[in-house]
Amino acid sequence: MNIDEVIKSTIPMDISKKIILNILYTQNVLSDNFNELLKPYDVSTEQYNVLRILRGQKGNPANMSIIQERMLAKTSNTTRLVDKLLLKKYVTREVCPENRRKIEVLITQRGLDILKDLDPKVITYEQSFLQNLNTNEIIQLNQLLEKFRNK
Amino acid sequence: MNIDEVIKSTIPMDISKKIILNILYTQNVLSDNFNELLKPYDVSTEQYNVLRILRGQKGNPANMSIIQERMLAKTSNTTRLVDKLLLKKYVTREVCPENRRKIEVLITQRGLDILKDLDPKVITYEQSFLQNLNTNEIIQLNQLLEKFRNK
DNA sequence: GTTTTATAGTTGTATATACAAATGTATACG
DNA sequence: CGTATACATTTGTATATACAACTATAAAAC
Repeated sequence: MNIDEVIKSTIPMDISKKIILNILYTQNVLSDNFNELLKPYDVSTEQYNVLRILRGQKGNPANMSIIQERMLAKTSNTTRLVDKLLLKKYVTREVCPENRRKIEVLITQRGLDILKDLDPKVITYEQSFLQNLNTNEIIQLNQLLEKFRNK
Repeated sequence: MNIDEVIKSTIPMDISKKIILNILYTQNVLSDNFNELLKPYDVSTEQYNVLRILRGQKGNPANMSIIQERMLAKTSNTTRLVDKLLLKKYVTREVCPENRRKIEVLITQRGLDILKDLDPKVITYEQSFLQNLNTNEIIQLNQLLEKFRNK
């Protein structure tokens, strides 16, 4: 579906408007697909991202600011995301003894297990979108997006 | 900023992961910029979209399903968006006399005024992203995104 | 004409986003 | 040492997203 069909537009659209809608809509499609994948596991996309960041710490605890700065949506509320993960026992959370302002968040074995379970499905998801693009086109798409952002 | 810098990634990333993060992040940048633009007007992005759809009706009322199907995020809750616009007197809302299941939503003059005020700013916003892209690149980016989605 | 089914919209609950204000702790300054 | 400032996180409030259950009305089936 092209973007005119998506929003049932009949009048011709300015190219700058079109490209923006195309990016927004493509993100929507990505998110919908990913949510579908996560649904059986009862974690949200953002919760999943936090778990992945924590796994990337390789045993070292992460505090709230570290998690925050590695997330895409910089204004997400890390406290509440970690709260939810704590309830599901996917992470632990303790006050840092050296600096009691900081919080040490660690992924649990249970958290690692669900990530491991998800890994192959996530890879399949990611690669499914590349089917119609050759290597050149992939590189180009990445470059164009970076150029676009860099207004 | 490229995507590795954004999420402070040190290890090399798979190209399929990279392209997805690039799209998600580009959408974030777009939304942040647009929210900034709308902030002085006290309407959210989704409320703005509803207003634009209503203006596009050129005087004809739109019911909830029409609004819904023209929005990008198909699962947005139109009822509540219209509620908010009603409070601000940007729209009116009446039961359709021919079919009492339907609701007729119309944009008010006040709504049209704020859109008119926003129009030039929105155009500036849209075009600001095209600065570094030539016509060919814009066409290509649109094509690549559609190809990408079409998994 | 009453029951069934489909359509249009609303409401409820949980999660996430956005942003500002508040809390608690550490560090710096006089 | 005590106060001011900076840092790390939490809490509050409003909006939006996601999805399911519910209500009301219209049309179809019998």
